[in-house]
Parts: sequence; C-alpha cells; structure tokens
Amino acid sequence: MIQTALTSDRSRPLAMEKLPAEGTQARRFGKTRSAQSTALLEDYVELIADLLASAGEARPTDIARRLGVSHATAVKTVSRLKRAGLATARPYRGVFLTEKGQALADRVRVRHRIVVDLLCALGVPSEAAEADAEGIEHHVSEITLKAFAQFLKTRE
Amino acid sequence: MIQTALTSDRSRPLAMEKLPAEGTQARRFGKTRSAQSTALLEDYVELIADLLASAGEARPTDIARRLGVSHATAVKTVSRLKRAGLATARPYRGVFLTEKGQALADRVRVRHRIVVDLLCALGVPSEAAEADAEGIEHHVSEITLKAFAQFLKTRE
DNA sequence: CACACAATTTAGCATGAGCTAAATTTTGAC
DNA sequence: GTCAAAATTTAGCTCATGCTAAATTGTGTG
Repeated sequence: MIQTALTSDRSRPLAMEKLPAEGTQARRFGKTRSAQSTALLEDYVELIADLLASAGEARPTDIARRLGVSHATAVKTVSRLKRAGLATARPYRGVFLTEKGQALADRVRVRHRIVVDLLCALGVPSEAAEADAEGIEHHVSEITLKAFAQFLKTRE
Repeated sequence: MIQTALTSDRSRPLAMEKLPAEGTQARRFGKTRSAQSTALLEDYVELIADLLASAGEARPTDIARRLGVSHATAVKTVSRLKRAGLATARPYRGVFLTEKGQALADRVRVRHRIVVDLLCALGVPSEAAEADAEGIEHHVSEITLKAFAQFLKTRE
C-alpha cells in the first residue's frame, strides 16, 4: 500500500482504510500528511539515482553526508526503501534501485526541475528556488505539475 | 528554540547545533525537515484561529474532526502547542491562542491565501489549488512568498 | 598473512504523530 | 439533586525519523 502511494502519489484515493471522512477538509489534511511520509523516501531515491549516475555507486556514508544525517539513519531508511520495493542492497555492499525505484527517481527529477524553473520564472532567486523546491515538490500533484509545465511553456 | 523556528521560519540560520554542515545540500535538506515538523503546528494554529473566529471556541473534538484525527491525537498536539508557547488551555476547557500563536495564525492565513491565489493564477483548478496549497505553503520561504505576491500584483 | 583502519550494520534510546481503550470530568435531562 | 451521556484527558501501544555507541565486516599496508 505504500507502493500505491508512491507510484501514483496524490492522483488516487490513497486507500487509507478507516478514514473518518468527515468532510472535505479532513480528507485534504490527511492527504497532506501521507505525502509527508513519502517525501523522505523520494529524497532518498532521488539522491541514490544521482549518486549511481555520477559516482557509479551509492554508499550509505555518501547518502548520509549528502542528506545531513548519520550513517545509521541512512542505513535504516535504506532498509525501509527495500521494504517498499524501491531499492535493493546486500549487506556491506552498495545500494541500488529497483525498476520501481528508478521510475520514481525519474519522476521526482522531472518534477524537481519543473518546480525550480517555475520558481525562477516567478522571480525567486535561484538559490532560494532550489531550497524551497526541495520542500514544495513533494506536495505538487499531477494536475498542478501540468499547470506549472504549461505556464513555463507558454512564456519561455 | 522551536519558537525561533516558528517566528522567523526559514529566513534565519535556524540555529541547529551539532549540524554536520557538510555542504550546501545537507543544510538544505535539514531545513526542509525542520519545516516538516512545524507544518503540523501551523495547521493547528490556523484551524484554532478559524474556529475561534467562527464559533467563538475551539474544542478538541472540533479540531480533531476538522483535521481528520482522533480527539486523543488532537489533545496531545494541543499540549505541544502549549509547550511551544502558541496556545493556552485549561483542562476540560477550550483552547485559545497566545499572542504568539495569533501572530503565527495571521501569517499562516496570509501565506495560504497567496499560495492558493498563485496556483489559481497559474491555471490550477481551485479544488486542486486548495488541496496542494495545504502541503506547499509550509515550505514557502519569505522571499518566495514575496515573489508570489509580486507576480500576482503585476498581473491581476 | 596478519592486523589496523574504515565502512557498515545492529542495538538501544528519544521524540513526534497517530491510534484505541479506559478513566475522568462536565453537562444536561429528569 | 442525581445520574447518564458526551466530552476530555490519560495510558499504552505502533511506526517513522533521528541520534550515539558498540559490534561486525571489508580492505589495504606492511
């Protein structure tokens, strides 16, 4: 079910059983919170793809340094990635992405690019754009992303 | 120190001691994660202000229903708001905002409005705009918010 | 080849955010 | 005024995300 959330992200009902479903607002907040929990995994996957592309391998220590967390934390999260079917890793060897993980990384990268470009187009200095995009991107739905892309296309 | 993070949010160094400070990227991610933890408190404060304005009181049960969580969870989070100096509440009585909490609520409301308006201006359907803004707004820095407002002004 | 050093993993701890169930308090009906 | 129902709080659990410290494994030097 975590995979469901990750593959289609915010475009589907999210299948959270036992949702109180009291009103529209409750559902909206609930969705936001689910997105929160996938954000970290998206960051990891994005970074691992980056490391694999640039260095040929993704070691927990590098992941930890780039994310600003301890190695122990990185290792623990990697094992959650494995549980979620996004990555593979044999003990004391590097980390690799599954097909699903690679697909997610691709989507995340595209989305990141669009969000940064949009912010820049709106006049946000590129440094702030990069920093803010890191937090914003995880909450941008498909439909909003389309709107961003459209806006960028019609004005460049 | 939580207050520091809340009042000025992302515009200051954030004063996290013991930060690994390995590189720009590590700092960026770290900041994103801190913002994550303030997001929930912002939601609560915003909602409490809303309930106080519309109903004259903010009861844990109402908060819980509107946020889609259990009353127990709402109560627990309210006590964190108290610890953070944002709210006051005596047992079995309603919840109220401190001056700091009220100020935060005001800022959050303004920000929310701007983010929603921006998304709409970019062609996002208003329902999606409302939903996405709920997640996005917590990651919009002062400088980015200014850029949003500027964009809206010059084209309205 | 042995052994030290670096990297990795495991163990154990804290906090946040969620839940259910049980205890407590308030309130309203009679 | 009493008592039942509703609201609130407390207790106790789970997971996710972070940490440090200790144990384990790989690697490279002599």
